[in-house]
Amino acid sequence: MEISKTYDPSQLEKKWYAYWSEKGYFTPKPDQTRKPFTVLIPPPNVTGALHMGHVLNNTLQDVIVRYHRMCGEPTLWLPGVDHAGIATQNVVEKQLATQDKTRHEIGREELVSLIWKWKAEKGDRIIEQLKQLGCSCDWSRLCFTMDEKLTRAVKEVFVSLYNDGLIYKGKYIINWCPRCVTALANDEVEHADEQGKLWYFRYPHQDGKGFVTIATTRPETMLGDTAVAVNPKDERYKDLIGKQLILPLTDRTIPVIADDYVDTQFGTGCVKVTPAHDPNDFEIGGRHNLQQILVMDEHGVMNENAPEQFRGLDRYACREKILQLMQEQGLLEKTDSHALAVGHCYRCDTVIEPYLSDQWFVRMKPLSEAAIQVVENGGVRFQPERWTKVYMHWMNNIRDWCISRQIWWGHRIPAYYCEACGKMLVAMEMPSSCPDCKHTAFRQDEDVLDTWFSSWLWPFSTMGWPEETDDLKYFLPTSTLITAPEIIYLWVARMIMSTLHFKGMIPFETVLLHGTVRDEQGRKMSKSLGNSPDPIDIIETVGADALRFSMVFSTPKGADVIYTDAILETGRNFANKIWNAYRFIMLNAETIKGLPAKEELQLELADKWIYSRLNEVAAEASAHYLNLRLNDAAQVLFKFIWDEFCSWYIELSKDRLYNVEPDSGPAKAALTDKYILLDVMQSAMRLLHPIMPYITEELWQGIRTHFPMPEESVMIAEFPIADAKLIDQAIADEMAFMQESIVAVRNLRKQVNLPPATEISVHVRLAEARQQSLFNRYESYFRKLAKVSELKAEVGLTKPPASLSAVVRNIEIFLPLSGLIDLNQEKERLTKQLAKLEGELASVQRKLANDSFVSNAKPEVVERERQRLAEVSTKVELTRNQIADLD
RNA sequence: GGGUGCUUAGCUCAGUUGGGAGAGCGCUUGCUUUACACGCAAGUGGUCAGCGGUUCAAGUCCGUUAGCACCCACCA
Repeated sequence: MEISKTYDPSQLEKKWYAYWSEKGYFTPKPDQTRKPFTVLIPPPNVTGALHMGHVLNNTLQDVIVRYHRMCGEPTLWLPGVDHAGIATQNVVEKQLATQDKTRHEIGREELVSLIWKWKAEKGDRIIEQLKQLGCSCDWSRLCFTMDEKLTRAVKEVFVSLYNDGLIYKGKYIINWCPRCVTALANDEVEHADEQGKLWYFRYPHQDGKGFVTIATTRPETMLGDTAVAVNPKDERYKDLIGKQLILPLTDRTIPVIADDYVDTQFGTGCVKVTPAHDPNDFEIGGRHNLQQILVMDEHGVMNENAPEQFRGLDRYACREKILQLMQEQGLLEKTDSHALAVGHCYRCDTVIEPYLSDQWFVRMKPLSEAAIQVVENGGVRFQPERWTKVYMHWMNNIRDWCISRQIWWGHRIPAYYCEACGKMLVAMEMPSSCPDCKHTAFRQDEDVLDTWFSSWLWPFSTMGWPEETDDLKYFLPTSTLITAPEIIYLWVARMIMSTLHFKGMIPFETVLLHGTVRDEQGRKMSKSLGNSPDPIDIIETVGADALRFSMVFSTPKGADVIYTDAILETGRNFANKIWNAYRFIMLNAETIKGLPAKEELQLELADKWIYSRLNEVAAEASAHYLNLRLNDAAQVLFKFIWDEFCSWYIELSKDRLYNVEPDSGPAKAALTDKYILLDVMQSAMRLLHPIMPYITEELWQGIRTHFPMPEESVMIAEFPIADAKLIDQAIADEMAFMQESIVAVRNLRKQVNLPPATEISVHVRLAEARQQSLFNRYESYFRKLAKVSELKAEVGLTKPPASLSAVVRNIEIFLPLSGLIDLNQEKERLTKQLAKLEGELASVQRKLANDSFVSNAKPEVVERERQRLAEVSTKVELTRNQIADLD
């Protein structure tokens, strides 16, 4: 059998994914006697291509899903894709633009059908990429937010909330993107600090006596001013209130009004009021019954309500013209620079315009109360816990949610207007006749719903709600939601509200929030910066397992991941290490025929030790997976496999494996060794499978040809359960003693740069008789791992002349090396060591001499210090003697 | 303007009820040792941001200062 020297994932990943898929392992088998484990995928955008953020998010999900599946729980990872309203429409509109067409030219129906066509052709890319990553989603349940099933849920929810008075239509100032020509929710607006300007304008008194100076950052909106406001407490302007001002560049006059909102400290203390173009002014306007004059159209172009000379000008062109005219008329008093946070469209980065329009809203306050409670009483827990505060802050200050969007791709609002009398009806289907005028023609509301209006129903819409399906009954509430903190408001909080309202239960028990993937300079990885490697390239070169392991291994809890090539190497090297351990085991398993029964094994120290460690590690890994401390799970397994299994156990096993007599058949010891190598390796593959599914399956299947196991795949094999009986501290301590001694010998060899191949003899002065048998029995460990040809270990042994020496616990190790030793150098080394030990000794002595320590500290802590004192004193004494011997 | 988090080895970061400072990468030295140079072995490296407090004991708890990051917010 040929096994290549380096691990090559390219073929085997596809092979095993297909195998799992054929076997149907991804689809859970509900068992009413067991609690299921369910994870909802944060649905990627249909336009999405896998990026490093997806890799992190979905790897974490797959790890916990695979762990729970191996624990025998009916496990469902429910996948889906989001229709991503604006983003998707933009993609297709861009394609249209290359043909010099706009959506308005081809019309709504045509555009929507083009988008569906695009979706059919390109929309499953991200799904295929998730499969490459190894995600074990139940693809038979794959959802799309625009599916018939989910669309029905959306309509049902809309109608129900409307009937309950929780959805209303109103004229409000909203965030408007003039490029996308749509309203945006607050969360879809990104603020960026910019150095802007503050212009001071003079508005003349109608009576011709002087003027009032106001400050503005958006001069173009002055054309829609309907008042100037001052603070009623402001002594400077008391007399102004009620006076009329001439609004420059227009033929209008506007009143001076008094409103508490005005900050007397800012600007001049006088504020221009533009109710149709500013949210605060809208509020002021409401209080004072001011006229709302909309001077821009939906593209940010000045409209017919602006004076003629400005009509048709873009908002910024208009601004320039106004500044120029005001300057010419001596009405521009001064210009200051001014830092302000300007809102930008999260999709196209265009500057947002606060804009007065008809929109649909959800009243959130009534929905938020139960959602606050359920987090307060621990029904839903955030991990790390600190995000709870963020959630609470938002929920306690929640505002109504603008859910209408003026685009075409999405769920169309189920509101219908009678063509005859204009009566509005909200219903699942278009009404057949108007209840008021009996007319039969209706037109549907043109707007579609915010994309989040479908994803906030995710926990139950994906399971078939409003039907009472088996899935709903069994899998809801789900177990763990894994997502990024950025969407706590947009998605997580809203799912909690909707699920409580419509199902009367929590959507999930735990929310695990992970960080962002950043580059070496700490910048968020993004397409526009070009700093994000393509995960598919990585998967194709080093494999999904290496990528997954690297991500998990270097993921601090809840903090950001700094992605570098070095991180990726950790995973790649580890995969290669495992591969080669396997290669070694398989080559020997071929040579050594037969496999003993478990009862026939002749276990020695190293064997008992590796089983002891294996069981400890199984317990630790299990706890880490369960507590979502996945980086700890990765760390523990990495250390066990690399340091303990490969560096110590496998190295020790060689002595027994190579001691095979060709004619007389394998020795008992070799058979025992073969058994344990196979057994520990297959267990390790189970432990690691959640993180590295492909390589573990490949190797586990290979091992199975020599070591029969009941399951047919590691993916559905039982996760190892720690056997407490096999965890043996005495064995662990003996092995540690041997390891420390071997390291000491290696260290001494290094002092004089002995070539690795040179064999030497080592003398050990033991302190206790019971150490004798240990060193006699396991002399071979020294032979193999420290190239020791002769080990002489006795109590009271005489120090050989001209030897290097070291202290391990209470024994002394000597390397007789006459002629090779530089006495001064050796003395210097030992003296340095002694200084270190003496420092340690002094600190322990100080502690124990302190009465308050002895009386206040826990007894076991005091006891540990006493033992330490004894150990360190011995070492100090022995080292002192060794130095004295050199003279 | 509010809020949250971070500051530990050269770099990126762990450190779970307070009790002998850790990992990966890097660096130094020596190795083609029949699983692996994507490797082996032995090492170097840290007043745990500063200051103050609680405690027998503080990287860990409290206060404070400084620097950094992110989130939220309508200051014209």
